[in-house]
This record gives sequence, C-alpha cells and structure tokens, in this order.
Amino acid sequence: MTKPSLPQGTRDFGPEVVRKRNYIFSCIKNVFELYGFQPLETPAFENLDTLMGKYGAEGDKLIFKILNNGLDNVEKQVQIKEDFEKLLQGKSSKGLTERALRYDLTIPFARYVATNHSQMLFPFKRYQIQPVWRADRPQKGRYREFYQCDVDVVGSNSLLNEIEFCCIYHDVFSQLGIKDYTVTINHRKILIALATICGDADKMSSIASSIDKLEKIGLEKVKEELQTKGFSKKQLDLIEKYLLISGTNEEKLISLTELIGETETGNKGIEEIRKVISEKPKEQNIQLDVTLARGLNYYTGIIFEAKAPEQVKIGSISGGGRYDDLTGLFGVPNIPGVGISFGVDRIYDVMEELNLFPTTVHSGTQVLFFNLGEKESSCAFQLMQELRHKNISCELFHESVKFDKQFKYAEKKNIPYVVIIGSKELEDKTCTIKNLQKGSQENLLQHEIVTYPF
RNA sequence: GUGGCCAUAGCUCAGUUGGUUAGAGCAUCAGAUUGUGGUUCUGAGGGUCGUCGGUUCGAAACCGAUUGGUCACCCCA
Repeated sequence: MTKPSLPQGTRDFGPEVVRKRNYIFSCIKNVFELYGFQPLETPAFENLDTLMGKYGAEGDKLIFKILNNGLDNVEKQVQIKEDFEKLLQGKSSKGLTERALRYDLTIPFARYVATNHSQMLFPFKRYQIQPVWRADRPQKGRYREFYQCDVDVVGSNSLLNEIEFCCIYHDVFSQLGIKDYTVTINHRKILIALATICGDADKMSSIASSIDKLEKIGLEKVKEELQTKGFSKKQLDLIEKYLLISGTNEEKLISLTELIGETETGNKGIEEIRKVISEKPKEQNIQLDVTLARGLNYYTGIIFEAKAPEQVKIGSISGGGRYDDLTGLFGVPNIPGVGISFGVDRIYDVMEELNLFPTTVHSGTQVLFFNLGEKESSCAFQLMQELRHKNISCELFHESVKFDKQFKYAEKKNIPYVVIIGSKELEDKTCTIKNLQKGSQENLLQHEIVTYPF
C-alpha cells in the first residue's frame, strides 16, 4: 500500500478553509447580484475545438486534455496508432482527445452566448463562479485547479459598463477589507496606436508582451528584448518615449495625446480612458498604466488589472477588459462585451496573510450535549432535537466517556456551550449549561432550554 | 517546456570531516484526576532516514539515477 497523494498543483480544503473561501464567494456574489448580474454555470469540460486557438500558442499548451475512452479497441488499432504518430509530431489529434477541461470562464461563456443568442435578452449580464484547470507548473500563488469569479456584460458598447466594473472593484475589495490594492487600466487601442506610429499595427502583441515586463525587468532589458525581436532604432526611440510617460493620470493623458493623438485609434482610446477615470468612484484610486498589456488576445478596448497590496508578493488578483467580437470566433459576429475576473485562491492567500477574515467565519456547532450514560444521553438527544428545530446547531457526544474527553472535544471544535445531563439532572429534570469561554454555568429546568439565549 | 533548492517520527526541524542502539519541540495516547476542559507533572507509542544502485570495514551523511515537493523563468488568476 503506497501512501496516496494529491496531483501536483491541487489542494484539499479542510472545514476551516472552506468556511473562509465561502465567505469570499458570498461577498463577491452579493456585489454581483447588487449590480444586476445573473448566475451561469457551464460544464467542467468542453469540446477541444471550443478551447483550442483561443488563448494563444502558450495557452493551448496549458489546456488539460482528456484522453478518449476506448483507445484499447482492437478494431481501431491502426487508426489510433496513426493518430498517436500525429501527436508525437506536435499536432493535436481528435482521435485521441476530443474533450478538454475548461481553461477559463470567458470562452465557455462566449460559446454559451453563441449557441443561445437568439433567445437571450441583451445586454446580458452574468456572473460565473467555477473552477478552471491549467496544465501549468505550480508555484507560489499558482495552482493547476483554481476558481475564477467572472462577471461580464455582453451586447452593450456603453462605457457605463467599464465604470460599473470600477465600482465593483471598489465594493468587493472594501467589503473584504483589502485596502491597499491597486487597480490599473489601459486601452488596447492605445497599444495599437503605438504599434501604428512604429509603422506596423500588426506588431501590437509583440510590442505589448515586451513592454508588459517593464516593471519586472527594467527599461534596458525591455529595449534589448525588442531589439532582438527586430525593431529598429527609430522604433525603439518611440517606444522608449512611450514607456517614459509618467505623472498623474491627467499628465499621462496629455503626454499620450502628444505621442499618439494623431492616430484615430489612439485618440479614441485616450478619450475612453479619460471618461472612465472621470466617472469612477471618487475615493477610488485607479491608475492609468501605459505598460499594462494583458496576454489574452481577444481584448480590444479598455483593460483592467487589480494587484494585491505590495507587501503580499502575489501580484495580480483580478483582471479583465473589453472584447468587441468574442462570439465571432463561434460564427456569431457583432456581440461586444466587457468583463473582469477575480482570482479567489489568490484573494484567499492575501486575506490569510493580512489576517482579514472576521472571527465569525469559524462558527459551527453552538452547543455540545455531554453523553453521560444510556438514559442520560437519550434525554439529551430529545432536548437537542428541540434546539435544532429552533435553528441552533448542536451535537451529542458520540459515546459515554469521561468529562475530560468531552470537554476537549468541545474546546477543539470551538463550541461555546456544553449542556450536561447526568444522573442528578435526570432525576430532577434539570440540565446544566456551561459557557466555556466565561467558565460560568447555570442549572435550569429541561423545558426551559428552548428559551435559553445561546 | 527550462533551471535552482529540498527530502530524517503525524507536523516543524537538529543530526559535527562518514563511526556503537538516529534525536528535540509540537501533536497523539495513558496516568496523576470515577461530575467539570484550557495549566502543570509523569510515562508511552511512533522511523526501511523518499526509492534504487554505487563507493567504504562501516552511509541518514559521499557519488549516480529515479520519484516527489518547492521556488524561479516562459506565461498567467
């Protein structure tokens, strides 16, 4: 018998942890509902076709594929061997895998909208809280199975949505007690404009993936990387000028206008950023960050990122943006959308590290009835059921053992009250209620227990 | 996918340039305490030193391989 172990990058969640996670989920869910979003769930796995090619080349590699059943079928052996050869050459083969675990919630949502759009009411506002899987190598703050909480609006071009998402960030984080988070925004059109003045709008994602690293590796390294990618001196100068844009949001917008204001796309991007920044909640600090790029290539408008407080070295805890034509990939054009996604597992780590969970999330059983013999415990059982019907959660200790054990059980489970019914109490129809925190106890008639303020 | 570090009791870790029977703290169990927990004291159980091979009179320690964990890179929540 070998010891069983968990697959890499997955975790069990014990009772305490589940309580804390549920606290985060319900908090986020409440905010979503408050803004008029509706719940949606999609299957854990999709057809491989639905997912492939949506996340870029790197993303495709990280999709968890599911091996088809029946590969040991002797009649299909020749075909299967051929398919396997294809796989060895790096091509994906439907003969071996036709399903895969969901990689995010956005693409399954797009698939849902594409298949149901004729019956849907637009704008459609949905939230979705489910696990996703990535065949990544795990490290700190990074798991192979983790939850995402997505909120999206589809069927609306209004910037009102972006402004609402700023409000949602504010509401969620302040309710959870996370204070020093930062929200940064940028606009894909600004990045496209940068690529355009460099002479090649198609180079946008290439430029973006390099400048996204600015904070991490520094200006010189970014320039080096761009140079090896084949950008000219003149282009590098423009990009450097762009990267050096700094100051307040307003100052940045002015510098941006000077640099890319002549392009139509650039101007549009600048105007949209300006509008969102001016209408966001006043007390909220949102920074325009021209280096924010975000990898997912379906974004076309404003993009968001929320980072954990500096002291917790965990980085991004939420991200999102606008996509003009998400369902176009599934043959349904002209349905725009915008959404953001919260990483609950990382938010959990942040809250754990900063000690932000309220003590009330621990509460489970409220009352433990001691088991002091057969007759005593059957009397206790009946009283316990009465309390349960009053919506007070109780337990009766499972066997008649000495006090010591029963007390320790209550203590370890953080149960605040114990009820003692022994031979004495049985005889004069009373029960002893002890408050474990205070150490005080009182004796009352058994029928009075239902009115006791536990 | 690429690279660094680590692996000793249920957990966290000691273990001297290789040398008798591998240790500590915490946790667990029992007793002090037969109707009152947390504290204290006493005692007990618990290990193929990740696995396989090599060097050696002798390996937890040195070498090689392998597996698992972890951190970083790529990328990302």
